Amino acid sequence: MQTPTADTTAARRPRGRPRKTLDERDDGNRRVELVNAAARLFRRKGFDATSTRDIATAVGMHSGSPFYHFKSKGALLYAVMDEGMRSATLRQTAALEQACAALPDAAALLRVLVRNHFDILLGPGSDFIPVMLYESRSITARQRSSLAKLQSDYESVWQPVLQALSEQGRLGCPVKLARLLIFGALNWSAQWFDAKKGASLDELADAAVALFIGNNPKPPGRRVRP
Amino acid sequence: MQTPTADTTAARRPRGRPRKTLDERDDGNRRVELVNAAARLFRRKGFDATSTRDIATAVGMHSGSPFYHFKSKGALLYAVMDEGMRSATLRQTAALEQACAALPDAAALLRVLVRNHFDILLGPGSDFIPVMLYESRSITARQRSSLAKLQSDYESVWQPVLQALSEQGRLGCPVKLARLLIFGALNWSAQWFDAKKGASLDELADAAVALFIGNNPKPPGRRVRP
DNA sequence: CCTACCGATCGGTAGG
DNA sequence: CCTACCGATCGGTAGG
Repeated sequence: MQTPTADTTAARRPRGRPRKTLDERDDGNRRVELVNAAARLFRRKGFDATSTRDIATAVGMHSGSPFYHFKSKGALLYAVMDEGMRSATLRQTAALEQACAALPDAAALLRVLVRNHFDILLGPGSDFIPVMLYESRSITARQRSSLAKLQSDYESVWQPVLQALSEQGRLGCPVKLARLLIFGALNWSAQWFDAKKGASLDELADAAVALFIGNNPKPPGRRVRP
Repeated sequence: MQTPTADTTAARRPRGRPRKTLDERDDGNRRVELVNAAARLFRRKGFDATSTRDIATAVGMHSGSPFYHFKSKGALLYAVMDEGMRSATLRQTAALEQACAALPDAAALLRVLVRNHFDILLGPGSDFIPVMLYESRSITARQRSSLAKLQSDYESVWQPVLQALSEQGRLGCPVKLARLLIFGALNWSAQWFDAKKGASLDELADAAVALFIGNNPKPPGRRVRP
């Protein structure tokens, strides 16, 4: 767990920049380890309060070694955010495709999106998106606009669902503002949610959806018709 | 604006720890200036990315001088948060007392609370509460629990209003979760709101209230009866 | 509140 | 990926 070599032999690993041969697949794994450790530390302590030495230690490296994989601390932060957004979008797309086939009801689709968002935000291994949400001050303008594209992709899926609810008169305010307020309500949960006590993610999702589209026009119960 | 002495004479200010005499009231003012500058910088760049030198420069002091007024950088951060919460609570109490006399309707009271919260969060000179919300990782556990008391006072005012709405069947979910989700929706606006474009704070408050208690049971229009 | 300063830490690099 | 290291910056202090 401390040293990167798992061999039982006492053989020293070769020094120098490793050649990329087919039987050396450590490289990619170490990079992934660094990103995961960075996500966890950036989330717990914040970007500025986390040193590259902290990250190196967390994966059993020495202080200079992370810079073999990333050219700067900022690049490591961006990698966390970028990977977080790509993973989140993939999961959202999968969840929605599965749901679309079964329930064409807009309220049910909103519930799927909300539930999935809570999972991404609060579920196991959920450090990447909170880091993206709360450390965006520390990336460059160029990086921010690259991320904005990914965020836009993620959010664009919500648009038709909210639009449909609005047209059904089930949304209390304009779609654009509703989206911003709803994301706020969800994203803020990363600040107070405690997995070990209180509501489950399912209960949370139910409560959120009920708060937003309430017991409006369409009466509760019988959301899906067989 | 650069030097603390406004005299036209070239007289040097006396060195050494100043005695507290009645004709020296600079002391308190400089402290306030430091807190204001700290709030602005902590908000824009974050606590860790702001140096005490930045703050000193912002008020025309030299690098060591802030420590004459505050024993540490952390004490300066806590002063920002503490003052922000006390000010916010005072303003909320004033707004609510005024509203209670006029409109006893729970929905109208919620709208007053929401509008006031947006003002505290997004109005002119509104750096203190965002700093409190987004830099709480940087204070000690002891400070955090002191602040929690103030936050609890601030939030307690919302409880009876939400409770009344819940009993009227106008709240889609349990009161406790509603409070957390609503504060999330509001607090997140500090991340995206741009005073120079888009909705006004009044429009924002209308939209938020409409989203939360929607066009539920009681029909819209005629909220107050003359 | 300024001057002069210190110890610690940090991001990053050369060279292997 | 390690070793050894550097320049810069930072929070904080003594002494007046």
